[in-house]
Parts: sequence; structure tokens; C-alpha cells
Amino acid sequence: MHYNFKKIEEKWQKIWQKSQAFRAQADPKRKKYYLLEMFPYPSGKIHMGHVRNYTIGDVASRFKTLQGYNVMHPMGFDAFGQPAENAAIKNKTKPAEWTRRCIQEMETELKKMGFSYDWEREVSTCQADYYKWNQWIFLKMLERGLAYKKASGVNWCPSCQTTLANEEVVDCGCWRCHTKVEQKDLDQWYLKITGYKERLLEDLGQLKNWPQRVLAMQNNWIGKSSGVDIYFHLENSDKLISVFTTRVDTIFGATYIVLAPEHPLVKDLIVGKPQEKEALEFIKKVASESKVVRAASDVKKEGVFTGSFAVNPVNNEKVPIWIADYVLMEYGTGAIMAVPMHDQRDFLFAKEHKLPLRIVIEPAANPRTREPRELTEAYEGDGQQINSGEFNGLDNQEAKTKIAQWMEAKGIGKVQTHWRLRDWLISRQRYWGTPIPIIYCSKCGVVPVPYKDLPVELPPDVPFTGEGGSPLGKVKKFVEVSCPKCAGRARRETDTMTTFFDSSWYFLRFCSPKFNAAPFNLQEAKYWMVVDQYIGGIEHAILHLLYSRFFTKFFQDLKMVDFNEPFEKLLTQGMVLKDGEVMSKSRGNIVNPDSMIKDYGADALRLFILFAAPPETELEWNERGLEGAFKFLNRVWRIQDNLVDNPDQEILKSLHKTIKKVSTDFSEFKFNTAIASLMELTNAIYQLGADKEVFLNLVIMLSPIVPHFAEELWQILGNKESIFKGAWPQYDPKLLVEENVELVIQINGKLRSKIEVARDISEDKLKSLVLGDQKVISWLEGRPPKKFIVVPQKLVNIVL
RNA sequence: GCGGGGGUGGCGGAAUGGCAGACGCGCACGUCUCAGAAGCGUGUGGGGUAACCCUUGAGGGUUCAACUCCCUCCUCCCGCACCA
Repeated sequence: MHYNFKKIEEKWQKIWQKSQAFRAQADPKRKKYYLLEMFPYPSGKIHMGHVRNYTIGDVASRFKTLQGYNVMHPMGFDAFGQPAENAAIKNKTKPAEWTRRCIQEMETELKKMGFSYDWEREVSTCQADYYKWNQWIFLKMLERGLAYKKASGVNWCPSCQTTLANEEVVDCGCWRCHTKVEQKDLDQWYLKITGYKERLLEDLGQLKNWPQRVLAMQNNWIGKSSGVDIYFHLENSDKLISVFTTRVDTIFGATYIVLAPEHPLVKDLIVGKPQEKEALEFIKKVASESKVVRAASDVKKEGVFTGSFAVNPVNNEKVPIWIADYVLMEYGTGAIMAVPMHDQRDFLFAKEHKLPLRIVIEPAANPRTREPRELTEAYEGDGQQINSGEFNGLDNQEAKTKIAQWMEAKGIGKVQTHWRLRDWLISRQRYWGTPIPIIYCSKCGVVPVPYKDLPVELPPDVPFTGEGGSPLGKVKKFVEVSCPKCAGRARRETDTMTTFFDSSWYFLRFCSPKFNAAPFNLQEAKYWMVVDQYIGGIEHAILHLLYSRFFTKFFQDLKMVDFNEPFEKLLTQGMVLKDGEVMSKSRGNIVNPDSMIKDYGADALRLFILFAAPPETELEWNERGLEGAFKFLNRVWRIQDNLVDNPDQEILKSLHKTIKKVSTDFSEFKFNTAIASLMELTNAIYQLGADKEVFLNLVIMLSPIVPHFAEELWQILGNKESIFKGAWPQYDPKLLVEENVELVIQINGKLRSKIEVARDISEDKLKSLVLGDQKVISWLEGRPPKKFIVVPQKLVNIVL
């Protein structure tokens, strides 16, 4: 017979709900702990990824509660987004209605897992009392010049009929539907995240408790690159072409320059030249390709000669100007100096188009041929300057600095930093998102909606056809407004914000979810922030986390918060796999958490998912393992019938060893090894029997992992209050000290024997004991030991 | 190409300079049972009758001692990428 998990889990879920067991209240006298898991998109059903993410968080939350912290553990829903709209088109439901049902269903499932959320703090981003503050934040950014409108080429998904941020383009396709992304010119709203690039980069150094991987990805994404802008003037003209390079040491090897096809000077350069027609055709061809497609298109470097020349300012050499698709207008200055002998891309291009070559860096160790034609690839490493005028003979790293200084002095170059990070496109031509609070007036231009008129609410009745852009554009009542400035006829912005805007500050809203005077109550935020532990998927390593950091710094500038980073510690949990593959609908390898709860209970599911792998690594689903977790719980359950009166001294020692191990393991999120040692303790007392005190301690240590199970046993054993009102056990260091220790005897580093000795035995005594050991005697064969190494309380190594 | 992280039994994994394989899954045998399931017990890296030998992706090095540190290489996963 197994324990009645169904009855027990329902019982405790009801009790927790009724008693508001996880209600968090600010209390300046108590040390707070803010634990947050990334809130879900409400798709209806929870999946194993949710189960894993939220179980990890729940254990940490309950553990911290037992340790006496004032824990806030909130939950909400990232409720705007396209699936609701797709459902509306398909099923003739309203997005709000569809979303509400999904949230309800999801809430029920989360409650069935027994998670310790403070449901009083629940927020849904699709509610007007939330997105009102999105609009408020947007207007504040507008006031500070951090929100602006720009007509530009944007990534356009023809299937979703919307623009996409660079971040939302994956492998040339839409991140959502994988349709090939096109290029389109549109008037769009941007947030000036680039205004924060230095701080976003620099403060990464502050995030000591973030995974290296995430820091590396953000660092890479911000993409700071230091070098020199060099000014080439055109032949027979004063006009300058500025090129950016990180390898100014190779400037004497620059034998031509290349512009991006969109470069503003290109038209002047080709006009009237014999190459004009060919060049124009090339530019047209490149323009028709999407940015992303162009970047991904393979290694062949296409380009044409403009017919014009420029002058290399360091040696007054005449160099041809080319156009090529491998130079991007978005990066650097949109123009490069080409150094074929020291850059592989330039090398390939120069070979293809028979452009001149010159070696200017020679490897110090093994000088190669100085005849460029004999070389089959560019040399990109370090070495000594040659063919570089007065800089010959210098080490190239040294030359980098010297040449840059020399160029700045002569006014032909400037030390410069370029960044990869672009401003953030937030406009979406969609209905189910936060309306951008802007009105266009033919007289007054772009007019922000006054704060007192917020929120700009989404009209509930909207025709969904799935065609012809945003449905909001078809709602006259919404679009046709009077101008807040001149009261004349005006038109409302019909684009909505990307949902990443919503999730960039929800962690602050949780501090005071019902506050109606500002996005959050400064006092509450002062107490609860920062988030002590944030937990979520690696897929948010760049976008969500970068945007949240950006918003936090913005609030800091508004003096609304007094910290510059929102998340103290970050844990990115691994994915749940089945048969080596990610669980997904399309693969058809989904395991439904609900049916696992039905068969084994939420506690067993929680236990298995924590035991099967460390939180950061991938987890291979194994139902046999879940069965094993369930078997273990039943084993613990049966101990209650086998309690003895006198505690065995050895068992007591094991208990305190376990308390020590589990305490550190829980703090470090090593749940798998914590569970292993709890299993060891269980095995020990299962056979020998245990007294009630030992058993109660075991139950407390299990409680963060299997809370319903533990509450029930706790109650059966005579406790009236919830186990989570109690305290985490302390270990007694005195009990950890053994009088006798088992010592390993190695001979030449190999295990040969073991011996039990007093803990504080003298080295001499130990030596004679070891040398008297039968096995040792037979291994020594009368030879004297060369060395006798003693590691106290651990081992002895005899070297022959 | 650049950056990050891996590679340990049949499987998930443990050990971060000191007994490799904790804990669990699986498997085998035993026990209980009319029988099965559950439970309980024992064993379980490979080779060898045994003493012993071999074994943490490969090779080298440091050390009394290496899964752990250093060097060379192979390989897998993830992220970024005509980034000048």
C-alpha cells in the first residue's frame, strides 16, 4: 500500500490557500528574501519546463522561509502576445477572454504542484492597471529623449504581418513562425537603449552571481570594439571617407577600400564612370535582400569597382574604392580599409578581383616568405612591422598605440569605439499589446497622450480577420480623437508595444501590485528589491535580462530606485529532454505534468525532477526515476510505524552530518546531492529504527522538496502548526567529531589497506601501526620505505 | 572564426589534489506468497579461478598522490558572427 498522496495534497493545498500561508508583508525588522521565477506566458497548460523552473524556486523559497527570512515569492502572467490574437482569428473568441481562461487553467495547475506563491500579488500584464504603467514609462522616456520615432528599414515578417526586433530574427526567420524575414521601410518607435550601453556593459562586472555564459552573451551582444577611425580623402577632392579598424597596425598594408552598398558617398563616386551601370545593378540587388539574409548568405564575397580612387593618408598612395556586400552600413562607419595580407575576408576578395597585396606584419618566430603571391591565406597574428615607414621593426601591438597617436597628431585619424548594440524597436502592428500613448495631429505633430488620460485602453470589440495590418486601425472610435493640444481632429497611434516591454519591470510591480499612483511604491520597492534570486530559462539570457537591466537603470535615473542592477543572483535551469530531445508538441514527445501528478502525486514529481540532475544541466525524463522517487517517499512514510525510544548514537551522528550537508547543498542549489544524503539517512534509520526527534528532523529537511507529504507527517507526529512555521534544524559540531577514523593506506599511491586509529594519534605511533599491518608487511617484502606521507585523519602513503 | 560549457559504469549522475563510480534507475539472485505485484535482503565498472591487473575522450607533463592542476589534440552541446 502506498500513502494517499491525492488526499494529502488536496488537503494541504486547501489549508495553505485558506490560511494565506505564503502572504508576504514588508517588515523592516526582518531580513527579506525576494525569490522570483520568470513569469510564464499563459498558454493554458503547464509543461515540464515550468514544473522544473518553479519547483527549483519553490524549494529555495520554502528553505529560506524555514531559515527565518521574510520571503516574497510572487507569480503572475506575461499575458499579452500573439497566440491570443491567433486564437481570436481562428476560434472567434476575444483575446481578453481567451487569455483569461488560459490564466485560470494555468493557475489551477500551478496550485496542484503545491507552489508557495503569494497569490495576492498576482499581476497580469494585459490588465489596464498594469499596462497603464507601461504607457507611463514610455511617456517618461519620451520626455527624456529615450523614446523616438524613426523611419527605417525594419525586419518584417510577412506571415505575422509585423515588424520584428533584431533580437527576434532567428536564422533569417521569424522567431515565432520561422517565416523568412523581409526588409521594409516603416515609421517605428524605438527606445534608446544605446544611451545606456556603457553602463550596461560595465555593470556586468558587478554581477558576480550570474552564470559566465549569460555574462558572455550580453557582453557579446553589446559588442564594444575599440580601434581607430581613419580618414581617406578622395583623389582630386576634399571629401573624406572615414573607415574604422581595430588593426591600425596594418594601415600600411591597406591596398584598397570598400564601402557598404548603402554608403551615402557611393552615388557620387560612381556617377559618370564606366562602371556606373554595373554598380547600380549591384546596389539594387543587395538592397532587395534582407539584412539578415545578406549576413547569412555564404562566404563568397561579391563586389564591384566604383571607378574612383582615394588616398591612403599614411603614405599618400592611390587606392581603388570598391563596393561589396560584406561591408555593413550598420557597423563601424560602413566603410573599411582592406588589408588582404592580414585579413582573411580581404584576402579572398583581393584574390577574386586581382587587387594588390602587401605584407606589413611578419611573424617573429618563423619569418615567412615576403612574396605575397606565394601565400594562400592571410596572416592575422602578431609580429614585427615591415613595409611600414618609420614604424618598421616595432612589435605590432606596440605599433598599434604609436600609429594611433601619430595619426591623431597629424589629424588623419581618431581613436574610436564602436558598438554592436542597436536601439530597441518596440512598435508592433498588432492588437493584443499595450497601445503606444501617442496622438498624431496635422497641426501639432506628434502629441503624447497626457498622463491624466492614461490608460489608453484597448477597445474590446475589434474585427479579427488576420489580414491588412493592425486590427486597431479599423476601429474608428479608437483612431479618431481630438488633439490634446489644439482639440482639432487627430489620429491615434495604432501600433502596440512589444511584450518584452511589459516584462522589463514586472519584478518591481510585484513589490506593490495594486499601487495606483506610480508603477510601484518606492517604499515597498526599497524594502523588497533587489531580487535576491532570479530563476529562468537560458533563452532569456540576452533580451529579457538586458531590457530589465536597461529599465532598472532608467528608474535609477528617475531616482525611483537606488540600485543599478535588479537581479542579484541568476540561475538558468536546463531544459527537460525526452529521449535526448527537447520536449515539444511538434516532436510529439511531451510528457504531461498533470497526468504524472495523477499517477504519482506532485510531491513525487517535484522530488524526481530535483533528484535527476543538477538544476543548470539538461534533465532526461525517465518515468522509472519518478517511480523511484515515489517508492522513496513510501519508504519514509513507513518509518512512522517503526519509531523507537532511544536514539542510537551512530544514527544521531548521521543526522547531524546530514543536516550540515543538506543545509549547504540547499543554499547552493545542489538539490540532487542533498536528496542523495537524505536517502542515505533514510536507509540508515529504516533498518535500525529511529527515535521521533531524528525522524522529525528528516521530515523538516524533506519539507521544501515534498511540502504536502511533510506537512502531513508533521501533523501525524503531533504538531499543531504548519511545518513551515517551524525552524530549520541546526547541527551540533561536537557530534561531527569522530574519536576513531578510518585511515587509507596507500603504497606508491595505490590503495592497499585500511586501518582504524584514534583521531589524534601521534605520527610515530601511526607509523609503527601501519608498518605492522599484515598487508603492508607483505607488500614491503622487507624493503624500507623511501617516504612516509601522512595526511592527518585521511591517509598514509608509503613510497618504495 | 570568436565566446561559454561539456566528455566518468548499461542509464541519470557523485567526487575540484587524497579510497573513482556516493545516491538512484536498470539488472541478477534470494526471501515472503498458492501465485503475481508490492515489500524486505544481497550483489552489480571491465578482465581474471585467484593473488592481482586495467579503468574518468586521446596523448604527454607536474606531484608521494591527478576525474580534479598544466600542455597538445580529438569530440559534443549552446550562443554570436561577412563586426572590419
